[in-house]
Amino acid sequence: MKTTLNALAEPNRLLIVELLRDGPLTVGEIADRLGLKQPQASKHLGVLRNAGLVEMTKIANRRIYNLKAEPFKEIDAWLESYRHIMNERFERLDDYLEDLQRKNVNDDDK
Amino acid sequence: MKTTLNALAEPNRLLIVELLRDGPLTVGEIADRLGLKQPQASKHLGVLRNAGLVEMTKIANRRIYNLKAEPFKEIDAWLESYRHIMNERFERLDDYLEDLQRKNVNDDDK
DNA sequence: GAGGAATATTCCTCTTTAGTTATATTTGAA
DNA sequence: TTCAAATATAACTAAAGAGGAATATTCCTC
Repeated sequence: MKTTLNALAEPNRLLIVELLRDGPLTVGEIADRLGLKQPQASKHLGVLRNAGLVEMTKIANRRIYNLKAEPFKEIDAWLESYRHIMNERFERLDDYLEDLQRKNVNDDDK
Repeated sequence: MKTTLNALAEPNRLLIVELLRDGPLTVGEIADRLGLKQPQASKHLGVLRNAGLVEMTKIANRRIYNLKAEPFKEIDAWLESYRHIMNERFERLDDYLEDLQRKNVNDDDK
């Protein structure tokens, strides 16, 4: 999870992932579409690859990069344990805290 | 999304978020449980707060930090567009690419 | 096998950022 | 009103990492 998030945190890498969402692409294509220089694209792809977010297939001269499923499943599973926070019911905790604070303030008035 | 991921990418901040998953905590409690020094905890919480991942409530001396729902919903929505990648069907794309490569190799043999 | 295209790698610089220490601020309690 | 606890902030240092230019590598084509 740590490595996955770290890889995605860099803006250009996030853009690369967004690009690959629609299908595999070549290093050159990625660099072109994002206005990156080739080494920059290569390096970011390297990071994504080390993080397991992307896989690479050599075809002759070219290297085709493609998204892997696992990291996304990982994020999905991780999010699962925060499901209760996304529920309406959770927001009440804020109210609870604010009430608690308001109560304290009122205590002072006494 | 960019700021959310960036905030979560730092290991200690991820740990803080994990901690807060089970309920609101004080700066001191967070620092203790994670073995962080107080300023360190404060700063990470500041980053999380700027990123909207966390909210703060003052109670007397203390500041209580609590998770916000929105960023998690945001991640959830983002993940949604990668749903197709997590499906079995997607993995076939790898096969497709490997086939393509194998085909190329065979062409060479001719 | 020479040249060119696509990509990776190396080295360098610069910016960002995490950690640390010291200090300021706020608040409850004596 | 003074003291101590909880937290934030500032200043500094060090390390990580992104971008750029140059170079190495691989592979196709002629």
